[in-house]
Amino acid sequence: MEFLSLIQELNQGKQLANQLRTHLHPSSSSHGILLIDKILRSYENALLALSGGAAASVNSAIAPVNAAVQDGDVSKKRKVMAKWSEQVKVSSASAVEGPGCDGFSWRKYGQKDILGSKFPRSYFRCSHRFTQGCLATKQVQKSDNDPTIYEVTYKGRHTCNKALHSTNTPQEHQNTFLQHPIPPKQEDKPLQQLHDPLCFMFSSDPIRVKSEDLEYANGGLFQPLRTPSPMFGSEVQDDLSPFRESECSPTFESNDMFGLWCDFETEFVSIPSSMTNISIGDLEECFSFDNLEMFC
DNA sequence: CAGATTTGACCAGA
DNA sequence: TCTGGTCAAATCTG
Repeated sequence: MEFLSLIQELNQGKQLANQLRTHLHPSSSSHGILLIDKILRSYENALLALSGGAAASVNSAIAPVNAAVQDGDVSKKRKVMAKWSEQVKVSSASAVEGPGCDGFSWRKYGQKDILGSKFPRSYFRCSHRFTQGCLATKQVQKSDNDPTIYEVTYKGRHTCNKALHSTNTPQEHQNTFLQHPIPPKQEDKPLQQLHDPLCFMFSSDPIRVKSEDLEYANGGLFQPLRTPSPMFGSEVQDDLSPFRESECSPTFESNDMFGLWCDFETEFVSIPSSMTNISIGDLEECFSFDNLEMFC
């Protein structure tokens, strides 16, 4: 979708939210009004972000990367393997290590001190790497600024059976679609929520996505995002799934920011909003599939 | 004892 | 040459 169309869609969404607000009966719960206000603020933030210079760099810079990924050329250079990352605030390191609540299991294969970072980076790969040739990997590193935040970078797609056939439940459906393994060893409930993409979306716990990759702000990348529509229940088309191409993941930005964020190297898309505490139903109303697809 | 983790060494890209 | 990513032997754990 073209950039201007994206802005138009956002504006339309904003207008619709405004209309919804005016249609709300005065006796409606203040919570509903509050939610709409947050939605409106989110639209405004998104429009601000998009109008802040991102437009100039859209599409051009990311094309080679996408081409490489789509060609499936992951062997020549490590760089071209699709990757995306997120930052999660957790209360224990185990929350981002090991097998996830989606059933993806991870095996640690290395740890490395990173130059300029206070904390070492841990390397994990899918436990089915050798049995099923699953090449999914992830890296986990504590944030220098906030040790309670773990930056998790995923690379590659899960091709193991778990990833391919676990679409029975909504949660697993979601995970499969995202190719976004949920970190493991959920030792406490909040963490499990944090790492469930759906929980991610609607948890009130603070979850942050890293912001330093906003390269579109300095002439970098800004890729049209393909929306994880199964988030709202549409069918997964496996290899046809747009997420398998764009490797997007739903994340939050700070306490009250909802973001959809892609990172192929640095492509980044964020949909800022203030939708924490919003239910799926609320979001379904806010973002129809048609509207969501404008990011894809 | 099998599988997971640790950790130093090695490799490849920039 | 430096640094990040991966390998693989040693070690740990259930």
